[in-house]
Amino acid sequence: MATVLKIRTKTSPAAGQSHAASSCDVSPAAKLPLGTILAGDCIAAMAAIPDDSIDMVFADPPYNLQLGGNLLRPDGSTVDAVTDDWDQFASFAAYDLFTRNWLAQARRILKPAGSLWVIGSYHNIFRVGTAIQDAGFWIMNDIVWRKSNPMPNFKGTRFTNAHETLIWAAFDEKAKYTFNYRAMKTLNDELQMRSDWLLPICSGQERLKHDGVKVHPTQKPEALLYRIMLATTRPGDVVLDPFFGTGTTGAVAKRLGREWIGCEQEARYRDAAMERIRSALPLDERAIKTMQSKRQAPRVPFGMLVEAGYIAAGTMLVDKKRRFSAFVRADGSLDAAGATGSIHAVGAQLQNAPSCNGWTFWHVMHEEGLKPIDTARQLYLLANEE
Amino acid sequence: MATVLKIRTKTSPAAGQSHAASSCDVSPAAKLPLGTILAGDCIAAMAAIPDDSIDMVFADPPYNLQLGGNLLRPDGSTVDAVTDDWDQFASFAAYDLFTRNWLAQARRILKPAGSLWVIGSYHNIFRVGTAIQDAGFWIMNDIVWRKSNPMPNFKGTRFTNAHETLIWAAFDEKAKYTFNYRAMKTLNDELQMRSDWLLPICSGQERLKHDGVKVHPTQKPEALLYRIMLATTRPGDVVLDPFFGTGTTGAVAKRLGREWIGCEQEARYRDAAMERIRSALPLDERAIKTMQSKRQAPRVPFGMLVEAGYIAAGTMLVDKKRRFSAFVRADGSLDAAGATGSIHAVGAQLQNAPSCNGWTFWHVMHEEGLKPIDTARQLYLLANEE
DNA sequence: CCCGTACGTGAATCTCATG
DNA sequence: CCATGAGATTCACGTACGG
Repeated sequence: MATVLKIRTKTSPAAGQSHAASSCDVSPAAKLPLGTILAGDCIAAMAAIPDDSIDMVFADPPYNLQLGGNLLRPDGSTVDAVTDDWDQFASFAAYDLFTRNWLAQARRILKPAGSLWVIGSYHNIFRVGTAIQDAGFWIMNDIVWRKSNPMPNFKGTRFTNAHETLIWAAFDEKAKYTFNYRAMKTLNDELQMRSDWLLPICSGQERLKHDGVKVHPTQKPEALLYRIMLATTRPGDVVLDPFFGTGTTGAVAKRLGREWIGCEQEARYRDAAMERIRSALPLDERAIKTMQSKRQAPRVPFGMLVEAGYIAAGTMLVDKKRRFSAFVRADGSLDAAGATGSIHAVGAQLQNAPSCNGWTFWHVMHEEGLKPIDTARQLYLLANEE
Repeated sequence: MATVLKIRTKTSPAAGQSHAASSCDVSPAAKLPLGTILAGDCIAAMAAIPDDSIDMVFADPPYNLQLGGNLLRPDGSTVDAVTDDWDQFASFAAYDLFTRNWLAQARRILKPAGSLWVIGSYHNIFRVGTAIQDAGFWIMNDIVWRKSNPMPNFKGTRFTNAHETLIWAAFDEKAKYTFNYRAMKTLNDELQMRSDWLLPICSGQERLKHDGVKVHPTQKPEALLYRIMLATTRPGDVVLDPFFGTGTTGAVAKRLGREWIGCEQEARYRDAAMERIRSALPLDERAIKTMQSKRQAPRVPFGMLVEAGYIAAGTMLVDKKRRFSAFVRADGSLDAAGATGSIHAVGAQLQNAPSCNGWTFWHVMHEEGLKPIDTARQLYLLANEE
């Protein structure tokens, strides 16, 4: 199936070389529609781009969300869902065909040393990843964008969907791709940049609005594109985005001295993007700050200590004066005479107090005497520093 | 391709019901090889398990089939290592076939309300995820296991690969799966559990060693299985692991009062696993209890509280801001200016809201202030526990 | 001008038993 | 199959407004 859609094999570097050689005195870059947004379907638009001419393709394709009816928040308000036509596909097969088609074009126009980046969620990323591998790309990393402020799961039916996944792939297994290792290490306080990135979603001033309404439902944060381009392109490189939307890729490319090309079907997105890129100012300080990984102290829930065996389920906890006792359950809740709940809630309830710091209130019995459960938390933090 | 491997459709609950009905006086669980490790190929081993009999399948499938030098065919025979494009595609196809075969068995033995969990890395997880969707499972979440102590990338050629990905899937879109929302929220200090989990890799005392050498190359931490089982199974549920290895799944299942079945080809892993599970200590019944959601609590109609005198007919109820008031009638309905009906319906109508939880909206006036009528329900439940 | 509170909102596959 | 009604359910920010 994959081979049908694979436009060319291009396994040997020689093929790319000969093509470059054939382009006479005009450099391939001169023919590229740099700094423009191509209208229409991205597959057709990419067909106008020469082979082996793009240094990076960044793609944020439709996720094929398949949402049901309206979703209400606990306060009764309605969630503004992504129900746009461009996200609707008849079947997985239709989505796969669409994916393989645009990937085939992306592969054709990408230089042998170029990088492919795609972002998605669990709805589509597995299909996209499979197609990337089948097309012959070589996956370098999957990157997890951990959202610091995701939308909660309002109905309590699943885990909060708090991340999206990016795939970074080189042209093939042998490709000489660009990876600015030092830049990434510097950005991360002299520690190797990990595959999980903590970044806020796009909101506030950065979010494009028209009459107070967001222009695009899924605008990506500039900090995300900033890190991607800094990691895998060089100044002057050409970045193409087949799903340009409101032009985050273009704005960041301009900021970082990279060239850009976009493809976008919807005129109102194209207009907003051109306007935005024209007036692009240096990344505001907030955006840059969020990219430098804060050495934030990880929060350690009591349940994690139970899970990790620092305090076993079944342990009996007591307060300092041994007036109260409580039993630790598997989920980190406490079971005391007449009260169950968190270490804080049970402590408060037993004392008939409005609140209670369970970490210092509850103790574990040792031979040497009582130890507050907070010491277990300290031990955990020591052992699991990132 | 997917349909070929789909053993049965099992879309209608009726199919599962009729099967259960046909099992005469012997319960399906009685026929299961609980607490044992089935030797040999997992696909053949699972064939001996009855339909619709397993509550959770946890799978940690191999993902180095095309990387470890020798390429394995789905039947276990080896293919000469190859590097050109066609054979790379062939290796993906072989891996996909293997994946779809064991998934088909997993789907067959899973109860309609059961859960599937699979863990993998970027080498294989996209192919596995696609196969999961094609088999008809419904993905609930993808979970990122963030490793607090990952192996660094020594050559500085990529981002540190600091996570693995898990997929949690229900049988199909309509399935009534188990999710212990409250237990997860409690485990995470009263915040919704997110899709990114920070856990250390398996090391230290937990890591099984023989003569100082690790027994299994990819032993998973018990904390990971602990969270998975606490989230999506109940005590007494049957968990099957087709790639049992050294038995982390079995050890945690025993600890949490779940039943387990393993499949493992290698005798030395089976031996290590049995020894390990033998010495694992089960938690007592009280410790494996977790926080329950209100949905699982027995329903108490408001009228019953009126009947029992917890809230007298004739009482005046008000909302928190005292903007609305309503009069309690003998049958538990409310009578407010311009609206009569249930506590929920009247609350919604007065606020002009789509819905309203009357239990938390309406309050009774006490000397100390307002108290939500939900506290009366809690008292009633406490007094009438069985 | 500062601080506290209230309100709005983000790629979301978001209830369930009963008739 | 669908309609109905009870009733369960949210986290992190940015912005606006009032004192």
